[in-house]
Amino acid sequence: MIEIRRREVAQQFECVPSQINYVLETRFTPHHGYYVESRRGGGGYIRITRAMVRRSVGTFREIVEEIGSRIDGERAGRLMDQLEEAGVIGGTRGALIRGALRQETAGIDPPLDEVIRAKLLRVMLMIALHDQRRG
Amino acid sequence: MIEIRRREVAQQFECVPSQINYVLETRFTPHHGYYVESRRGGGGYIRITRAMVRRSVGTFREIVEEIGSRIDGERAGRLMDQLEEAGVIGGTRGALIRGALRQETAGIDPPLDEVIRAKLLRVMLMIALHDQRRG
DNA sequence: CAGCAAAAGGTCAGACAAGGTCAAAGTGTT
DNA sequence: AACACTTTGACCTTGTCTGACCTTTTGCTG
Repeated sequence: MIEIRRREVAQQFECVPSQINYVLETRFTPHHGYYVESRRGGGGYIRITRAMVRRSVGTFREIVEEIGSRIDGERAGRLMDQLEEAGVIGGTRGALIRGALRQETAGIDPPLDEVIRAKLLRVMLMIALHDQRRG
Repeated sequence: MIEIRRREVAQQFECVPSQINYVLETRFTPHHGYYVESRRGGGGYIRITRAMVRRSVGTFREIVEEIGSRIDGERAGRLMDQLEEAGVIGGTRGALIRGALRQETAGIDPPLDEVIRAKLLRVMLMIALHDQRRG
């Protein structure tokens, strides 16, 4: 996790500050395994957090792509099957995730349920796969 | 509970006294769990009292209750502040969760955004706290 | 006691200091 | 030419800092 000053970085790369936003938007997305926060005003900053240790970035990225912007319960279940079989996710956590997906999307009408399911699955896997020991 | 002298603190931070008011107004509000009194005149002071006993780590159940069925970005941020301060969640994970909350709720109109934010926060904390317990 | 001076802290508008947005222009590829 | 990607700059929003001016409290002095 690092914090940068947009202005400073822009100076280092000899580009305009908004260029930094472009790079962040295209190269440091959740899709790529990064999350970005920022604050304006004096003393502002941009904080970039890598969701995955380098080795699992590829895995996470593939998972995110597989999930997409929406996912139905059946596909989510199969994805979890695969992850558990591959040993990426343990059985206990797998059960937690499945349970949470079911509970949190219960009673939500299509097509919204699939969008929310995708979000939930994505963030849960991100936290689960994030290796805390290096944080 | 502490008492400060506005002038002195301003000198320590090498800023103008009114700056102290700004910080108190933005960071030590009842919302943040603080209560501020002051007295003018000779021998005046500013007394800052932590109104809420720092939530003692809080079980997951209490956290879930705190979140409720919907939560706005500000309250979510303060809850994360508390969890980080209490050492329940580390800085990197905290940043990840904050980033994920922001990204995944971006562009979702009220009042749905708050409902989704609650779901996301709930499941991420669930995974994070569960993971932590196992060391 | 009345009155004034000094010693706090309070307010608020405006300057300043970040970062954000977006459309247009530039560049490279098919 | 058409398309995708990158770069730029004008303009916007948010958060912080400052200083002039105000109010309250205490102390001193006649």
